[in-house]
Amino acid sequence: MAKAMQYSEQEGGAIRQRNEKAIMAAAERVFARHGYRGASLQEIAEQAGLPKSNVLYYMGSKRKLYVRLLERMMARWNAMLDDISAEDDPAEVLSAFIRSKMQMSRRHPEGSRLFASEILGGAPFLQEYLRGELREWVQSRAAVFREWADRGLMDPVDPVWLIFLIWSSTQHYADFEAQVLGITGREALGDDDLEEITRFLTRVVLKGCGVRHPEPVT
Amino acid sequence: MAKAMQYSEQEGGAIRQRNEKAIMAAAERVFARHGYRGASLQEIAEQAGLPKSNVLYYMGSKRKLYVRLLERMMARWNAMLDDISAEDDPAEVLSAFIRSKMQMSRRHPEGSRLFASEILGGAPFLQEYLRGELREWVQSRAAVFREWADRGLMDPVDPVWLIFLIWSSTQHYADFEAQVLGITGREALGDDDLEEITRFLTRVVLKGCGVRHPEPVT
DNA sequence: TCAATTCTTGACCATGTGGTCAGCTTTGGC
DNA sequence: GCCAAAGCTGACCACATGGTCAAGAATTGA
Repeated sequence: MAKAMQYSEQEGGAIRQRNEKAIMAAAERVFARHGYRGASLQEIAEQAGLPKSNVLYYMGSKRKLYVRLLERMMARWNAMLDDISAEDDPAEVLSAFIRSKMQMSRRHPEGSRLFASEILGGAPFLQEYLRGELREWVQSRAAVFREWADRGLMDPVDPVWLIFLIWSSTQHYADFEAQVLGITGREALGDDDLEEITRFLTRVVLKGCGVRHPEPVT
Repeated sequence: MAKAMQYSEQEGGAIRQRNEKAIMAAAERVFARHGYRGASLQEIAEQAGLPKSNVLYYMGSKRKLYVRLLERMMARWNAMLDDISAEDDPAEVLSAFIRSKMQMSRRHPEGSRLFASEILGGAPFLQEYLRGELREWVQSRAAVFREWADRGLMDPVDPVWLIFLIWSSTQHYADFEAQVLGITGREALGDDDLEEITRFLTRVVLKGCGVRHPEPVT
């Protein structure tokens, strides 16, 4: 069995692929909206257009489904976190950082909210990731930021707070979308809005940290 | 009955006051952690040290309890949102804004997370507040910011995005506390940490918007 | 064609849910 | 001391939950 289907865990049959995709998409929405406990397999199954038993057939359990969603999101996250070095241009790096984080909120709002919900609940499934991989990533970036500050390329601000500032202000447009829409009176945020916000954030953060930006911005 | 206890809705007896306080505190924690659906009256009752029936005796229903918590949080919020005018000093107003928002994250982390959870879930109970009161508050502030920009007291940045920037970056330290602690390796954020972050945010935001701050900051 | 595998799903189960209620005890003003 | 109001709570209800399972349907490769 394992031999005949040795690649099943990587791609699986066409049917499996299609159904798992539908389940994952539906589950991401429902978990994001109601949290781990508040989400029900019944609702996920309905949104995926399948009977509940079928969801369990593919995913095994609610917990496994949830963990798989988190892992997919962390993989997206990791794909975004490319490496930098002290030789790079601070303005370019920070701009790219803000822009890619903003695109993550744009392209995967449900995933962003799922992540937020997990953290809000005390990160029971992500403790390890936060204290391990992500922490090291932050500290390596922080070291580079400090070197830039030493060279006078930017103000000597605390790099960790700076990273949190960028994360929070970009994540906001996914997590607090309901608030943003309610207050601005919009029905949805368009690409042009996101572009405008990206420029605003880039401008304020770069200027706020004493970095000169690479190209003139409004 | 109504006559004998005419003040009951405002303060109630000593017993009622004590028990309601315990229930509200426990409920705020549980709702914040698990969301509206994910929270259970059983768990709330246990954390309040009362039988479940007693919680329902005081609060009527899960929904009423939740709404009451949200209203309390909105009242705190409103108490913080004092008025400003175009004659005020931009640096002072923005500094105070950041500081008070930060203190809200500090003093009422569970309330902040409850609010975040509600918004994350699409703000089913707060639509009205967002599209009404809060929206007007934002727009009145925005008008003042614009006038400051016209007078050259700050850069002509979009005031609404600026308000969201301040909200998100301060709210972050309540909502994403688990992430902040995991990454920084701390057990908890102390008053000194919060003071440092407040100064960092004030510095970056004021400088980023071209406002001169009222007092020298590290 | 045919058998092995994968897929599908309704019935079912133990447990937990929000909520009701009746009957009890305690409290507080007179 | 009295008694009405307030407080208390275990038993109970209908329903939803995550999960199991067996039996059949569809698909697949040789």
